[in-house]
Amino acid sequence: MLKTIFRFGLIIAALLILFELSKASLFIPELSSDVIIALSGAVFVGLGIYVGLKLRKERIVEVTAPVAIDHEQVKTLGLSEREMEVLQLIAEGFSNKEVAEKLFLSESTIKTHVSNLFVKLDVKRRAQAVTKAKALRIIHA
Amino acid sequence: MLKTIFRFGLIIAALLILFELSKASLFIPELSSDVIIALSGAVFVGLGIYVGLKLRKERIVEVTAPVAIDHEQVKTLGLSEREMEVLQLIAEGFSNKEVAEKLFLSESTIKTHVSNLFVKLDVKRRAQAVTKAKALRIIHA
DNA sequence: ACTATTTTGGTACTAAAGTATGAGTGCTAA
DNA sequence: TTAGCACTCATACTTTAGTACCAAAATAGT
Repeated sequence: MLKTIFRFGLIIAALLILFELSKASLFIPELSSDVIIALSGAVFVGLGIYVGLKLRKERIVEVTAPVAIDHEQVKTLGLSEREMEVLQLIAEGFSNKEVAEKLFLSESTIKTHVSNLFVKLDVKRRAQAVTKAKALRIIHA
Repeated sequence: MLKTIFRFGLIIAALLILFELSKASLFIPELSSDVIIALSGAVFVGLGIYVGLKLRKERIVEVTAPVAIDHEQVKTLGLSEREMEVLQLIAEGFSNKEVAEKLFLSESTIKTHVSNLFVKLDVKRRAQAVTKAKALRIIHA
């Protein structure tokens, strides 16, 4: 979020600078208004393309190989055994209720585990947790 | 491809029109040069962002394609282009709302796509869809 | 030009998922 | 023995997800 604010701040700053430059240019008699508008238009388009491409970057995904589980990573994140079990089942697409049944626990307990997992993995949703867990190689592909 | 050419044609046409409009505006005394430049700048930035986002689609394939997507599988399942886009974003852990924002669509539309995806993939939940889609190699790991 | 499909969007629900908070149990290391 | 941690479960919400049904556009293909 801060990053986004920073970027937009930069963009606004750039806009202001260009704006001032354009104004100044208007008083240089050698340049016709045509040229000025064309130039500023080109610059603004470039700026827009830059912004558009920046927006793209957030979509790039890490690709992971189907390899062994990184137990170091698990330790570092402080994931408990139960949490790992729950995470694995969630990654297989089971609902909280189904996970609860498989592990002979109440749905409440699963929700607690899942919430704790989200904090430790720094995610907001289970699908995100699954993707991150696979990227970190803490569950089977 | 024709679509792309057509769109870029439109963009160029729009640029020319705006260009002419901007020139004409210079001779309307009510509008200060400040306003004109600001407006045209904003419009050009918008155009640039549009172009940038269009470029994005082609690029992301290059960046995230180390694991080949099984296009045969995609055809067999009858998944449309839009559905694939939505599926990919869901696999990255985004909520329906977030996907809607990224694709400039309403959440309703995303829900429709997601529901259709579930039928085609024969799953009940998004996490399950993600796991199955990865297993079938129809999205990037 | 005319279909078939895709894409988009809406309303109205129901069902899951997720958050916040509290609390009891049991195990273990200081 | 007690402080800390893992595990369990509950209540009470709020928020997303998902289903069902419908319908208007935009596109693609013939």
